[in-house]
Amino acid sequence: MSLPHAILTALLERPSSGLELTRRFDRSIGYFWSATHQQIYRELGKLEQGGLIEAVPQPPSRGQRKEYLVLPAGRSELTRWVGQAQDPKPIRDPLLLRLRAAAVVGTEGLDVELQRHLVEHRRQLDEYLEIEQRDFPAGGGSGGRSGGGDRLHHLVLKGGIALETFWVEWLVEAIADLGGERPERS
Amino acid sequence: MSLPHAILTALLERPSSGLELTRRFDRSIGYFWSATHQQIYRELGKLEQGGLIEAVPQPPSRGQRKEYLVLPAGRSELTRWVGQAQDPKPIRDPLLLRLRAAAVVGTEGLDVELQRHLVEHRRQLDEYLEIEQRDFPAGGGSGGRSGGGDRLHHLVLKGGIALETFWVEWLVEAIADLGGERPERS
DNA sequence: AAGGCCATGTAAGTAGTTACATGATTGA
DNA sequence: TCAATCATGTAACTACTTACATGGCCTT
Repeated sequence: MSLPHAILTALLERPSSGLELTRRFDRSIGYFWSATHQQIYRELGKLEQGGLIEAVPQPPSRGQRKEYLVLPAGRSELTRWVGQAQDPKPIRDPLLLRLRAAAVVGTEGLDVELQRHLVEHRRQLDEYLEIEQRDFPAGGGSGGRSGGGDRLHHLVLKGGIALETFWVEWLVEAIADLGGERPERS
Repeated sequence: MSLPHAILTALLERPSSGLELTRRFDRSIGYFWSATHQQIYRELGKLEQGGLIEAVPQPPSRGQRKEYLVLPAGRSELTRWVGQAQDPKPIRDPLLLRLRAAAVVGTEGLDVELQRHLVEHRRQLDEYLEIEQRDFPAGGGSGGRSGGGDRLHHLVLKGGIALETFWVEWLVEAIADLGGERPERS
């Protein structure tokens, strides 16, 4: 049950309408928890019904913009969730699975896929690095200046950077390994 | 649609019954694609109906063991899937999300959670390292001896090791960072 | 008044999770 | 024959995805 809490977080950072939230889920929050507009609208409905958020009073008609803000109940629910015990989710990755399958049925077409993934992960890594340079310039230590919020944001970003770095390095090794295998067969 | 292909891979490695598959999904394959027995039985039914696998002839009654093996159609479907274009899944991690939420509502209870996750990831990392020592002793190069299958298996395992290493390192940094924040508030 | 875009939604389908049900076999 | 365990399944629910529908507003 992460989506409602992702939305609460986003709305606390800034009250928004559904469409604005959707856009913010295409970057920022969405970097580690993606969601489509359908999910978001549905969830906004549930959260409002549950009394965790509230639409700012406006004539609510169909094609009309609706802005939401978080109620105290929503904030305390989010606080509770942050400290709640949750087991780490096991890895669930189709690409690793495909390599395992390739060990049985052969690697045909796989090298192209690895290349594609490598390009994409490099792109994402660059994007993160740019954000880091923009939002957290120089200060490797982030040494105590500016509130804890920034420090946490940087920590999350560094998580993303390290993850993409892992993928890039692993893919480079995998591609080399796969390429080095061909000679056996020719 | 990864589960059917995970099952096909497992069945090609060794024909099995539903329960045996379930056990194998608790380790091995399950390290990067987990599944419960309910999912597995349902999917076995679909795969059989689709003509991708077949139950070895036995009087099929309810509590009776049923062994499956992969048909040619199943093997070629798996081959197709290995080379198929699939975009990398974006990161989707509740823990990173919780840090982001903590930047807004405070870090109460979070340090305990980070410790718990650290313990769990260290345990998983150790498990992987033991498997590596057992199945791929010494030969860092895995230099051409024994088929490509082993090489691919090792590659997948090294992926798991690198991922768990990432988590351990990131969590250590996060815990240190969070700890260093307290003084501001006392 | 027509087309494009902003904004909110509904509907249907797939995948995964949780709880429970049922039959077969074996050993005390 | 009772309990435990092996083995296969059903049912109900939640989360996510894909495709489509509807209304309002602005420009030409």
